[in-house]
Amino acid sequence: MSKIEVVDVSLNRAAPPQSRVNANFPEGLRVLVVDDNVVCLKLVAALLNKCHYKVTATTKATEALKMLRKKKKKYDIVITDVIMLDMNGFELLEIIDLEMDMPVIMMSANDNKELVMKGVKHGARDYLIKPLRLEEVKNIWQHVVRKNLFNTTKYGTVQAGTYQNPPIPSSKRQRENINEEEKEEKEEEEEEETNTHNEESSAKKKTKKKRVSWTGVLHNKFVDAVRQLGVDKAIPKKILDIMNEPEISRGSVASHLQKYRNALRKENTKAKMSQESENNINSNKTNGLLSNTITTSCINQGLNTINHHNRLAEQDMSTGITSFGSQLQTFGASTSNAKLLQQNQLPPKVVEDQMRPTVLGSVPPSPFFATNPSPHHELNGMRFHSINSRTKMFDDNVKMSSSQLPSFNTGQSGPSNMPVSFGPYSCPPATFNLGGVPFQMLGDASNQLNPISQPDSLAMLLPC
DNA sequence: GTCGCAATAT
DNA sequence: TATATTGCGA
Repeated sequence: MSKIEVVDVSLNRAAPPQSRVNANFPEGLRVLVVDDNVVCLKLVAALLNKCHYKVTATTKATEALKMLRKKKKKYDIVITDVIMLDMNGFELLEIIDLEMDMPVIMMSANDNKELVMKGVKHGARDYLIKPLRLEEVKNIWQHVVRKNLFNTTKYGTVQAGTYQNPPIPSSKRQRENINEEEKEEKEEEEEEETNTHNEESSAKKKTKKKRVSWTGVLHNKFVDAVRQLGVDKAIPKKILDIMNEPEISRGSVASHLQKYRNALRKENTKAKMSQESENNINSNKTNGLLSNTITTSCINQGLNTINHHNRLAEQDMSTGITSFGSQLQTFGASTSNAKLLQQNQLPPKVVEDQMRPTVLGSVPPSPFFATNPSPHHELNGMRFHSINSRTKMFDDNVKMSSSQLPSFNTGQSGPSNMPVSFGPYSCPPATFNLGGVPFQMLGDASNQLNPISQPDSLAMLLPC
């Protein structure tokens, strides 16, 4: 058994998990229902979900349009009231069919031939009359399968010849539409075949925004920029200007800055706490009001910190390649750092360390990093590798441009070459069998994606 | 158009 | 789980 997902446009989000119920559907089929009638939405949702779904607000076609334009979500199929199409001058259909390449099914309470014809001409795949029947609604997946079966550019290549046993159309209308579809899709196929010769155009279609890998070099540039501007005045655009990295988007910088600031904040909090502890000790000393409990705990804390630092100094963190937040959690803030941080006088050096990037780090500024040749260390359950003996290789790698680096990106480095898939997910979809024909199913993001674990970057970089 | 926070995706 | 990306109100 598989699941479907109904999406409530007005809420701009997926239906709650309990609305995902077993149904005779391909996994994770994403259905967008567009209507201005809550009753109808409820009905469709109920039909698709066996009454487990609640629609909480009226869905507006304009909202659907807005959303589809932004491509915030991708759906596999759209069911829309033909009136909604008309209200938008069939713009919705154009957007969905031309841009999103997604099957659209019309529905209507009355048999408005003029509108229906208009819809068909704009590429609607089917027409359902309200009140809808479960038999009709539960078969809509066929349109998704058929659409994707012949789609050779978007998600990969499928031999049209493997399609042998088409599902039996559930209505006369469907049969008629399917004939039309076949013609259309053959035409599309031919058209797309010619496109594949044009590498530039297909590359354009497949181009996806590359995930930024914040290498040590890049991060250093970032930190330098932040320092130049001052932490408070550093805003993404200015940082990007200073960094002079045309490949990086403002958004990526903003994201990095957000993380940077969070790290800074975290450190500030720690610093404050540390400062408070110190004040407590001092005030207790001067007042001569030593509370055993408090003092012991404070002293212990202080000693722990000192011991910790000493241990670390002996141990040598050595690598300079860590994930954000790992080091500072371990080091804690020294008292002097605490004061400075509180006064906002300390440049984000501490946080710079804390934010040492995952993939490649520059040679670390901290004295902790320079001594111990031991191959790796364990700290807070985290394994750090020493690179001292491999410095040259490391440096060489640092010198490489990010585009030359081996792909440490987390799974978004390039277009997927997998065969047909119906959804936006990049995992290889599961296969199912329809009438003897193997199909690949929509992956349910929640349970089918193989989690792409963050690579142990150094382990990947260096032989252990 | 940009920012920053929160939510979401990977 | 950590981090990047996206959405959205200001």
